[in-house]
Amino acid sequence: MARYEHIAGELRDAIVRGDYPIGAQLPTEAELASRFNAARGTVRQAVAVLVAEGLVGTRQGARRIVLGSERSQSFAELHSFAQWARSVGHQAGGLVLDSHRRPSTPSEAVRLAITPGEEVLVVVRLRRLDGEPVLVERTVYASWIAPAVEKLDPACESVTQELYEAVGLVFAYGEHLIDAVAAGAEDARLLGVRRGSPLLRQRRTTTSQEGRPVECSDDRYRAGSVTFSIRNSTTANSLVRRAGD
Amino acid sequence: MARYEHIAGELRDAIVRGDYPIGAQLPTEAELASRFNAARGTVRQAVAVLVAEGLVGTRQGARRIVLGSERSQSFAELHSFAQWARSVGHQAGGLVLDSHRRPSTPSEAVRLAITPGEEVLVVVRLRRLDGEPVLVERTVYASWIAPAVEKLDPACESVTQELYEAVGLVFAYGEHLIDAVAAGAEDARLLGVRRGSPLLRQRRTTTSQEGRPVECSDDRYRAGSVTFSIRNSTTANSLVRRAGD
DNA sequence: TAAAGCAACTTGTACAAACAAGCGAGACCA
DNA sequence: TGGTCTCGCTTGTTTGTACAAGTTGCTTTA
Repeated sequence: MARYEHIAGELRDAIVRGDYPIGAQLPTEAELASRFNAARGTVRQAVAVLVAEGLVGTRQGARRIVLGSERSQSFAELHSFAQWARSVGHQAGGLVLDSHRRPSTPSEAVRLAITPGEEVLVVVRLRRLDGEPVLVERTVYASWIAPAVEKLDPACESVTQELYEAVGLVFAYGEHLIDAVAAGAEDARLLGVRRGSPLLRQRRTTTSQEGRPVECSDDRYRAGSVTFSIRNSTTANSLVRRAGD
Repeated sequence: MARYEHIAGELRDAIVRGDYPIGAQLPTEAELASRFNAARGTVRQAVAVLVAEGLVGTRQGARRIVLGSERSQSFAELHSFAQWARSVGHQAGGLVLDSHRRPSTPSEAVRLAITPGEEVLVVVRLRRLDGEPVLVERTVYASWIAPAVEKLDPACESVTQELYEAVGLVFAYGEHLIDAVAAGAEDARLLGVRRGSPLLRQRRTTTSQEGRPVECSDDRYRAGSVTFSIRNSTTANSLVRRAGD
């Protein structure tokens, strides 16, 4: 592990432990540098991690302050439903309901950076959390990854992990659009809710390490089952609000 | 403007302009350093900005690649409904429907870091976008800022901006919980939708520059009116998925 | 008494240098 | 032909230094 990551970890632990309660000031860079016997630049890099996590606020001239004390998840947990579930102490399940190939629509072609009409693989999965159905996933895979996806166990828990182990594919980058929609007939039946009841929708496009789009998906969470959490500040943020659709 | 900000801007423009299309490689750090006549560290800082914005992907050993070409909004737009609306070419409106003081509930006291039972100011606002009602805001303000809030024009467009001009308050940090809920009777009436129809809910707590909680709010968007957009990667992210409530 | 200004402190920016670590392509070998 | 290895390239980490810029509290001044 890098030196700055170690220092960031120590500081994070101290914050989570309550050594630096919310609202308190963090030691100065000079203080931390001497305490960890590191250069100031290294300490700055460590603190930058906590700032990015939203645990610490910083502004020029003033001591840094603690904004939060909850450890946030890493992206791996975010992206892999199963791994996220495990990390927060829940049991994830999955089941493929449908899987077939068809030509891509124009909008899918754009999102997956393929030629319109090129064949894609469509997979519908129902995901459970502690046995309860909470999520309907409708995923469109680019054809170059389709064979590997079709070989997966229909009840496979973590698609992300299986694909990594099978072909070394890493889901590295994601773009997400989040809004609310009414449950359609199929959504309602699968999730055990009434038609028209509220669902949290997450449309995402996932890209490999090399920048190649892998999949785009329409995920619908039953209301009350899952909440997205975000921390941000006037500087540095990745959340955007958009009008309409 | 800082040197690295200038370089970041140039690169961002080049990407938006299409000089480096999605999937293309960015020049190496050495190349950029000589082109901008800057030290490598400065170039790294510039590129880090684009990486944080999700426009560029990076991994050790390989050239950086372009992931997206849309300019994302700054946090000011995120947080101030009116300013965000203006920046995307829409007209925002607001109207205070109710405003009264009452003792804080225990959970509000925790979120605002005040003593339970201490008086707070509750304001209900209906927000419009191009004349259409799209958002019901139920905001709880800590008592120390309440007088300034009560002095605001009920039809005030941007609360954030007015408070900044009036008392120099800056909304610097925010924590957000996003999920979907069914419209209650009041929500439905105000937004002109049916009871039980889906709403996108954003619960947020806002903190001043100094780390002092200012307000917490329950904002409900009419389905289809607004979408949240997020970019992230395996490294560095601020989005967390949570189970239940 | 209140405003203005100064001084110490703290974080931000920029440069330079050296080494570590991962990637990719071509060379090499079985 | 197919796998392995090596080497050059590129990004990541760390240290050190110097100065810029914002904050805060104290002092001075009107």
